[in-house]
Amino acid sequence: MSTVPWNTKELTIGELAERSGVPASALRFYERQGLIRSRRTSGNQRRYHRTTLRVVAFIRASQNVGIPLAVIGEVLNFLPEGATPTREFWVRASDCWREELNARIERLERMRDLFTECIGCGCLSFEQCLLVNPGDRLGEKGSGPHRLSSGAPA
Amino acid sequence: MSTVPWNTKELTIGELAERSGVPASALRFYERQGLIRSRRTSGNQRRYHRTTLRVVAFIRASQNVGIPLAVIGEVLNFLPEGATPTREFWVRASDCWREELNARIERLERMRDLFTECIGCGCLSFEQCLLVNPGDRLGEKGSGPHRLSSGAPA
DNA sequence: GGTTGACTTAAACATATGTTTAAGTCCGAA
DNA sequence: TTCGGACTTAAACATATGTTTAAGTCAACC
Repeated sequence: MSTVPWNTKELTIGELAERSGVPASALRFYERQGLIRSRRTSGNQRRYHRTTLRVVAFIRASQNVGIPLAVIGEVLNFLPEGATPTREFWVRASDCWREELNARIERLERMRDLFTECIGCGCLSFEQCLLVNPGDRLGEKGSGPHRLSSGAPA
Repeated sequence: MSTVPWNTKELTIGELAERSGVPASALRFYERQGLIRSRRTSGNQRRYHRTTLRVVAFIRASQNVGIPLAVIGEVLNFLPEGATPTREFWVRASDCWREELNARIERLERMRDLFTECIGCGCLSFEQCLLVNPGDRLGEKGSGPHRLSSGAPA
């Protein structure tokens, strides 16, 4: 048996890259951006806690639904310093993204209808169209997590 | 009266910028990218046909629904060399975007549901989740206008 | 203890969509 | 004819999201 129990084994960046499917270069980048953390060995190499695997998976899933890293980072920063994310945390983060996605869907629907209307009306005057000069009536994105901040932390 | 009738007057880049609300720098950029055209004076300055105003409006409206310039350019290139866009053209372009928007809306809806499910199921295993490693089942964007190319040009 | 592969950093490069800047030229009006 | 503002170009800068590269260090195995 090794000196370190399997369930507390840390991951090198190569292992984390392999197991998460995310290139090491991207992992370093996430760290620079404050999305993940690592401890350093005496030789200055990164070692990751196993839960980082899940955090990275969350980052990728969030990116895949179109959330920018900066916003993902804001949400992850609700995790206190060294805390392992709880189920409660993931559920609330997921609620955040659901709201965000719903907002985007509605926006796209409005866009689609407006565009069709704009061309379809016959006057072809996009010049006065909301789509051409959106005075932010359409562009409300809400910028950031509201749901997560208005409750007790994990 | 001037030597040039009002309805054939060309626009300088400054005038086009002013009237379209798009900075001259962006107009030059659009031209480099092949989205708009201009003739040059003997002194090498740009002069725009009045219909360019409408083309620019179309570009901005398209951008505002999230279509990348490259795709907008593909659509605009269905306009023959010096041709003024017809109503037919705008209608078909609009159909293009409507399809595109519908596809995106559906994709976002799938994403939203998947994310909720993924977290809600209790196992918290995003590692196996489609969202984390999308094998392009979710990511079908279709890349480019299909509708416009499968009909008679304007 | 030596070799080799994995790790380290900083900085340049990539893409999309432009903006800004520097240095210079043209045009219209007095 | 001259002046100032509008125009020209190329190139650098900006943002987000990384990747690549160069040069060097560490760690693990034989």
